[in-house]
Amino acid sequence: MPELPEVETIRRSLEQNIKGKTFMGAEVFLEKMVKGVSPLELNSELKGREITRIDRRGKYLIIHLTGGIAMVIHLRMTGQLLYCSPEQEKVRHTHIIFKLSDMCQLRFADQRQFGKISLVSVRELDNFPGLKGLGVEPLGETFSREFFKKELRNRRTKIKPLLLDQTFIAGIGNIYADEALFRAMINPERIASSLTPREASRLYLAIRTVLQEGIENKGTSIKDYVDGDGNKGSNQGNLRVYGREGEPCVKCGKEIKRKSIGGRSSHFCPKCQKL
DNA sequence: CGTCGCTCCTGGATGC
DNA sequence: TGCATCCAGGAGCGAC
Repeated sequence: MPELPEVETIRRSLEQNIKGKTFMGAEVFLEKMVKGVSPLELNSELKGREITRIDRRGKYLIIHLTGGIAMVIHLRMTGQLLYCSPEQEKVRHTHIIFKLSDMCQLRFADQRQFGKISLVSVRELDNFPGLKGLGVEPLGETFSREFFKKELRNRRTKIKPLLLDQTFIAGIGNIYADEALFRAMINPERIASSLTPREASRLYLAIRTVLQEGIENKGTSIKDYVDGDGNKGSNQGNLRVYGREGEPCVKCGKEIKRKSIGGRSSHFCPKCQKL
């Protein structure tokens, strides 16, 4: 599922492929994938606008267009954005095809249909639901060790659900949350405020490390994830706990456990990550 | 306001 | 072998 490293990898591939090109239109096959505008409006609004910049905020992609509007995209779990030549066969669950000035296409496919695409005026971007209230960028400068420690002190919730809270930190999903907690040797059920300064410090570094490594490895491809060119990432080979239930811990050899915490499956080593 | 549980959806895994 | 059921998961929503 696309989390920060996957969305960043897609952003980079889109920057290579579609930046500077002009939209010629959009063909929508599944209406509910577009939010806020009708398929007809999406088509007419996009037509003739050039792609000037592609940003990422948390797990959102923001494609800036001439004329002060932007296309905001969230891929949720199974969404894909693929840059294709027109003769390339459509993958299953292709819901929108954007036509580009170079005769190529940007295609939006999503098996589970949870993804969303919207058109927003740049003035309204900060008020856009989803973007508004998004927390700090974990790889940005404002996410400091001191900020993280201070925030944890006031939170009575379990650390794992807190890491997934996008209004706290933007971009961490289930895979990187589990990986960061393992690297920091912290049990996912620990109450956030109970973390010692040392533990908070370790977790802070672990978050930045796993996300950074995820980007370097061009994302984690477990099931569906591919970048804008259809290429898989390689970070799945870097995972220590996620999806490794029943396998031996890479540190101590004890069996990796899986448990539902806050409604999300969590993978951890019961010996290295004691409660 | 913080926290929780439910909902959307498909297909792969599991159960009988 | 075939059918039914369960489960995964991000974020928005209503409930408390």
